Amino acid sequence: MGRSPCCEKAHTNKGAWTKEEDDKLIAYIRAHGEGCWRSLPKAAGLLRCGKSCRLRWINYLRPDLKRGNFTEEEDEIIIKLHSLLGNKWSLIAGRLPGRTDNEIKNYWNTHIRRKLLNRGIDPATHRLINEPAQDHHDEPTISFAANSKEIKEMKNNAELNFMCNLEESADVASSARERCPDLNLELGISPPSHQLHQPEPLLRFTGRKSDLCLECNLGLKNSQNCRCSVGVIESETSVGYDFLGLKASVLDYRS
DNA sequence: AATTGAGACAACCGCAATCTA
DNA sequence: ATAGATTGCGGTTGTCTCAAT
Repeated sequence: MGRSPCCEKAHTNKGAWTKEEDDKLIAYIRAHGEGCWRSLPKAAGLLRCGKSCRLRWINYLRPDLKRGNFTEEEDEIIIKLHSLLGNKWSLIAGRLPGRTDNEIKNYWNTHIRRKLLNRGIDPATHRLINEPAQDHHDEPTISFAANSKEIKEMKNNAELNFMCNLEESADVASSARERCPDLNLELGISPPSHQLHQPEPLLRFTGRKSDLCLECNLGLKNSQNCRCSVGVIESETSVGYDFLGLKASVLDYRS
């Protein structure tokens, strides 16, 4: 006995969405909100599978979507996050407001992969293509597959971090603290707090006073040259540009 | 003008995770 | 505790556009 289908396939449309279908979906979600995707098609008068409606809304119709070309900064953020998270497109998308996981996945496959290959970097491993495979047995390894509970925790914290980071205003740190006073944001995918320094009034990763700015957190900028590192003792700044402090470690998210 | 191939992106599919009765 | 329902995710495919020939 197999799994029951998510919808009655015989009576559902497939393929590209029409303007009328889009309008119906938008009107329904505006009136009733998101959710309950299984019953939505019938309620909205659509001959579509609930999954199809959800996908269409999330990837195309949602009003907060940015659309348009990716910026250089977004490219670099995606590359850095991919080196950390692997093909966790939804988590990566969580760090890029207005972008969807599907959009980022497509963009990765069509643009960034080629971009990295042109730089001589293997997009799968983020290592130089000619770099010989190393034996990392003796190096500390962060394995994302080590423990499903830990993975879930990291994922949740990454999402919580994001929830407190979405604000694009300069006061995101204080507002995040106000809205999420009880959150322990140190456990997210941010660099370890002991490596973090004075804040820059830009986008912030965790909202903690001692953090790097987002650009330094992602390794897009050398924190030694950034105002966020002012007043930091020498031994700490030495790890500033080490993305997530993993210079000595292998980030193994696939094993 | 017709053909073809590559690039870009929307959409589908199957599975896993999560929820709920 | 458990089974079925539902949702979310990532891989893959289908289709459209456009430039090269």
